[in-house]
Amino acid sequence: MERTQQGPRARYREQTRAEIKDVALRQLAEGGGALALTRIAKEMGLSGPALYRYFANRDDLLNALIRDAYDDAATAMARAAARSTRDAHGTRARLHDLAEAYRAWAIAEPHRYLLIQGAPVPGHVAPADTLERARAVLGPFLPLFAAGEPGAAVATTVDEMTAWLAADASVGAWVARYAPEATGAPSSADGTTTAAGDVRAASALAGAVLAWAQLHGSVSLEVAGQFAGMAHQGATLLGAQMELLADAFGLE
Amino acid sequence: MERTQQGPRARYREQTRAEIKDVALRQLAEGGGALALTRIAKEMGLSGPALYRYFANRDDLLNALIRDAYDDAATAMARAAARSTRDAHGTRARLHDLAEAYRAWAIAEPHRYLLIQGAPVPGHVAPADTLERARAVLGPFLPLFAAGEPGAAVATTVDEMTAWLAADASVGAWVARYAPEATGAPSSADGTTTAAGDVRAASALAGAVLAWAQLHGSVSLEVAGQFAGMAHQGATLLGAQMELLADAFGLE
DNA sequence: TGTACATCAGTGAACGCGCGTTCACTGATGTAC
DNA sequence: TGTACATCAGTGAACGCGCGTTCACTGATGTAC
Repeated sequence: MERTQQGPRARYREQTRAEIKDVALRQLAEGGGALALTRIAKEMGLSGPALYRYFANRDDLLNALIRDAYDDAATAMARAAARSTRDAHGTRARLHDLAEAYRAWAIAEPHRYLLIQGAPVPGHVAPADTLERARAVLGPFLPLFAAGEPGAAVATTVDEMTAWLAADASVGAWVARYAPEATGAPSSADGTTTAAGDVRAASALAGAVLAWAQLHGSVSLEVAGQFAGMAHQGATLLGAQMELLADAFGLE
Repeated sequence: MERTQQGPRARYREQTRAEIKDVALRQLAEGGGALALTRIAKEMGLSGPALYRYFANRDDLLNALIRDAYDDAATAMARAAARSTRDAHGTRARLHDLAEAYRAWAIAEPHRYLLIQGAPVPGHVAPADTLERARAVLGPFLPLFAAGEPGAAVATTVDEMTAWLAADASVGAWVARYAPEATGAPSSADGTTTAAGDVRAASALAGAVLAWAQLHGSVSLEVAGQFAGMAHQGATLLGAQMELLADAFGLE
């Protein structure tokens, strides 16, 4: 996997690719609107066509930025999860930690958050691996809710997640990767999982999806500046929402 | 106010303005990206410059669309509130009704929802009256939570809303317009409101803002097509979130 | 170690596109006497 | 009721802009003998 031993040309190439992406992100951040190869090249002191050495076209660059953003967010979440687990908090405290990490990442780089969660570019179909990357971001939430006891308020949601698990095998694989304890051991020689495992997986999913929706709600409003005027209530609102979720799943 | 008695020219003018906005919305909906005067004119069989008879420039048209969308959403919410109140539900059922109305409006016209809640166009400062229009959309939520008993999970949020009320008089006016029973009568001749009134106003605000964040979370994910693959879980997720909120505020 | 060749970064000119916006104009339509 | 005039919708040409992308090219840089 590691190809550290590259020629100097390949190294320079990677470096320039990275610089192009940096400049692109800065220009997106500075509000120039859509990203424009011409403008990026100009800022780098290059001629427009030079960028075609590094990216096939505009879409290629855009997709690279999106992939990077997902991966970066996923790394931040994984790190936060590890830190939180090491501190040996209860699941409720860990939920708050994860939520705050998600928010912090989005606030620190709003343009990248918009790149990920923003309005879908019409006609722009997300590549297949995007779904996998998005799931990596939310993965750390799964184990928290796998241990929960979903209450009445979320019962219907848990039911629908059970249906989703049955309809799409990749979803079960996702849960298994991040919350292996929720998938349960094979109940017998035929390899089917236990019913209890299914329930825990559905609970994990319900919690993660609800957390996602709530996170996206307050974070995207905050990123869009809609809380301007009410001081910095983003953290408070998010905290309240996570409390509600923790209550609904009986997290300790 | 009513200027029904216009000359035929003024009437024709209004009609054409409306048609321009219709076409603009349709083109936004069809995913052509940003709205373009040229393209609108072409679809209407007009020459580009003709549109300048009806809108000062591109921004003027965009602002008109945004204003209309807010007003339309506000009307839908007011209607839903009236219907729900007439049916004499409890506050919890009314919360669900309002949430579903909000979602239904957004799902029916995703492009208009994106126009309202979407990413802020960089550099495009919202006109002053926009805030008022946005508040009209959320207003119907206020009375539901004015009667609630906020629990521990939202205590901090309620506190911050008290601070917000103190810092911005227009917020109190907003609450007073939609939930007059929450503002309390003057406690004495000096015209200050009662402390109990302040608490209820803060509670109303906390509930409405939390509802807003949660609504925006699931609705915008659903509008962006992020729930594709998990059947139609938008309504279920939203319902669960409203249940959590209703629990947190002790709605009946 | 030195030379010949292949590789590859970057250039400049060019194409065609859609866009916002202005301007001077034409012709129809409503209105005042 | 008829005529003169003002109003106003709409046109076509034009400007300048930034954009994505292609092409044939130049020159530097790494590599194979």
